[in-house]
Amino acid sequence: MHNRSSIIRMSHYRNAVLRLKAMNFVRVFSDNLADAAGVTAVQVRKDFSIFGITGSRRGGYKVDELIEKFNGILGKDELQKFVIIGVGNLGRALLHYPFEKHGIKIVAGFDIDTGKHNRDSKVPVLPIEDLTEFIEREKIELAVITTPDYAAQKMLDFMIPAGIRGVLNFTPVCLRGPKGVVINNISLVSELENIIYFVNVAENASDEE
Amino acid sequence: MHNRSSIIRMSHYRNAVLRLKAMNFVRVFSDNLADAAGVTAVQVRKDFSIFGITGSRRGGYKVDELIEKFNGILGKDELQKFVIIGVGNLGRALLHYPFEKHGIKIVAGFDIDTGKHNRDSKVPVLPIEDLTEFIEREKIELAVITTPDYAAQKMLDFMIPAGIRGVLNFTPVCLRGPKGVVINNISLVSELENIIYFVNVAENASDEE
DNA sequence: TAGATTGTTAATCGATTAACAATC
DNA sequence: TAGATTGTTAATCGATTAACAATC
Repeated sequence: MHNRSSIIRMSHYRNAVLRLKAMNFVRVFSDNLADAAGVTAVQVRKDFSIFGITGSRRGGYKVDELIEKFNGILGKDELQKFVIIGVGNLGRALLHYPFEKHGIKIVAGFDIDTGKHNRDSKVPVLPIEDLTEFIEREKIELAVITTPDYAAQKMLDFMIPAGIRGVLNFTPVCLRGPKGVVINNISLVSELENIIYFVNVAENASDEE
Repeated sequence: MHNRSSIIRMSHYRNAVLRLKAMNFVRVFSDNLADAAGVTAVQVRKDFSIFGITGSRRGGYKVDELIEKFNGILGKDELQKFVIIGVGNLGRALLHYPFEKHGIKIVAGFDIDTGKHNRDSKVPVLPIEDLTEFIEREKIELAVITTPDYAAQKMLDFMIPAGIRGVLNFTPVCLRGPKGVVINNISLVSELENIIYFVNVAENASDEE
């Protein structure tokens, strides 16, 4: 019901509405959001119904009300602070990715490599030894793991007692955590392999015409 | 049947088997792969059945045969070449991400910013003006889009006539392309919002205990 | 043979879509 | 009122799970 896909769609709807607001839209229809999010209008209304978002028949949805609702659902009521574990190519990119306008702040990166440490950077990069204390002091509950694969599970096990409760894992290993800890995996290689597979399928399908 | 999720699982199975091979496993059971990929053994066997992968009753699956099969499905028979459109923080990270061992090669990055151009780098960064010619000459069919959101659709429309047939889109806008062109979207913001949502749900659920 | 594992068919579950009533 | 749009209930579709037969 409130599954991963529906939350991802909510996020897309929010994004679309923000852009429409920037274009001075006051109301939007399910059709508009469907177009912007690449789904059907029925899907939009069904999603809204599940999350208790109502509009007015004939008049669509008020942009400002929608944004309010989305913000509530997606946790924009308070700043969401993340740490990044492993400051390699990908970790460094995420350290500087513009998440601020979405109410998300990367507060620090952590790495074992002393060459990467930098306390004075806008987003500091700190030694792993400081991680527990930092998480507890700053009350961080969210983390992104961009370490090499062999280090990922160890780092997760280390962070959870300190208070981490949600993790986005970019390593290709499937991480395990206790119940109550949210762990999502994105594997860049798998994503590329997915594209490759469906391009090949499309190719072979057209061969048969 | 052969949907996105099943291909992502195939990719995870392949990854798991490669690690088991490195540990000198000769045979694996559906249970082993299930553990490594975080799914059930029945799911593994069902997936295999759909993709025509068979083992031997009582004896599991031969590691080398599995790898062969996975390689066929996931397009490892030939080197898969990608270009990266937009060399910002994320694009640059992907330019140097170690995809080679998976039979995937990032052959070039493209950007409008002349300050980013570098023909002599290991993975060259070239001006957008060179894109069409490059794609046609090198027969590139795959691309990753890491431009700012406002540029993404324009770049896609520009690339498709040149021969691009599969795209991984990291911008938060939902891209459109003609039938036959595969477009997958990953939004980093949505992924983080997903974690945030489920951490909040878990929190509220435990409040009610 | 007994035990373990695969592989398939049927049942269940959940998500999407269709149909349509409500109402602005 | 007529037309357009929302919102809900029912139907469909597809994916996962259960049950179990096959067999090594």
